Amino acid sequence: MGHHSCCNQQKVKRGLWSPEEDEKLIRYITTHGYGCWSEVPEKAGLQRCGKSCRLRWINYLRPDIRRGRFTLEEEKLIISLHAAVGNRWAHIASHLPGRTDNEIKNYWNSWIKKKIRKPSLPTSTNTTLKNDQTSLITNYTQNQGFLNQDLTTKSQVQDTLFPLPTTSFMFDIGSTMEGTSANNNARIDQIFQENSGLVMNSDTWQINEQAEMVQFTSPMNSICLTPLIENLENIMVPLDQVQTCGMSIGGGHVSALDCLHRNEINEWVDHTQQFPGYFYWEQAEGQLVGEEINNISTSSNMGTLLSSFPSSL
DNA sequence: AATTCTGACAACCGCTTCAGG
DNA sequence: GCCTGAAGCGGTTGTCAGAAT
Repeated sequence: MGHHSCCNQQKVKRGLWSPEEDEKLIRYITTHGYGCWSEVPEKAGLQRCGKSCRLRWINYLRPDIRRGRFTLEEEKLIISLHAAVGNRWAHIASHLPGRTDNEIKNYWNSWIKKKIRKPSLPTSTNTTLKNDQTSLITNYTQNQGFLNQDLTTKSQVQDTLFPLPTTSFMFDIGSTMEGTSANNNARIDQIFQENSGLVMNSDTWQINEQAEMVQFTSPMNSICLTPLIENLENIMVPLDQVQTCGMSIGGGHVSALDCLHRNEINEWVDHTQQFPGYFYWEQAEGQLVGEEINNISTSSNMGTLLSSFPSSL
């Protein structure tokens, strides 16, 4: 075996594809299909390995590919999905018709670079951090279209950030949970009951699956909640009315609170912009992560949250 | 005008997963 | 259940055009 384990052919061309090569591959695939990629190069008259042909077809040549810049909706969906499932590019791509995992991965990496490139906070004094804290909130509210509001007190911040009189719950069953939907639901029931004291079953909750997210509609005058970013206003709730703000099972999510707990203030900026008002405690490997998070969440009110910032930083 | 830098995206590499025998 | 080759996947590198210096 030579240098390239995937390729048995001796003369294998590498690098960018020429228009002639593209044409050969298109002509072959459109007339014969692609039953076995390792046979494609020889039959199509290409000096490439099958793997390269497959990649070229899937990421560039197939007819249903969608090209050009991502739309705002696509960007929001990518950010939202990435927060939910992490670097599972193929999974994310499955939610964006015509987009490839490679394309989304490239987009994400350059997006991240831009974020990192933004002036970051030095590890410095409390004074600096408090000032930055104000700017974080300002950034966040600007993102939410609350421009030009004077947010000088905690109650003003609270009223602005959480204006809707709803009680909400959100569960992200994530993809780390194995098994059937019924198993997942049972596990959620169990965790929820253990930690909230409330019984949740199919008699009292309506469960609607949406992608991998699960919406729960409470029987008691509440909720409408989806993690999709275009519906963010739906998850802005008055925290003192919230029994449980949200829960992520199996990890993968990073919330404002989570980052706060980890003293990752830069992350906090990013994720707060993505999921404003979306606070939760996290269940990873069946264990609550941090009493601090749990306490903030269960006693949840904005005052507790805000007053906890300096000590957490 | 020449060069360096940067961002976008195309392609590769190695590992994992899947499916058929 | 094991083996093997193909396909899938995600991290990483390469390429190149346009911007910046």
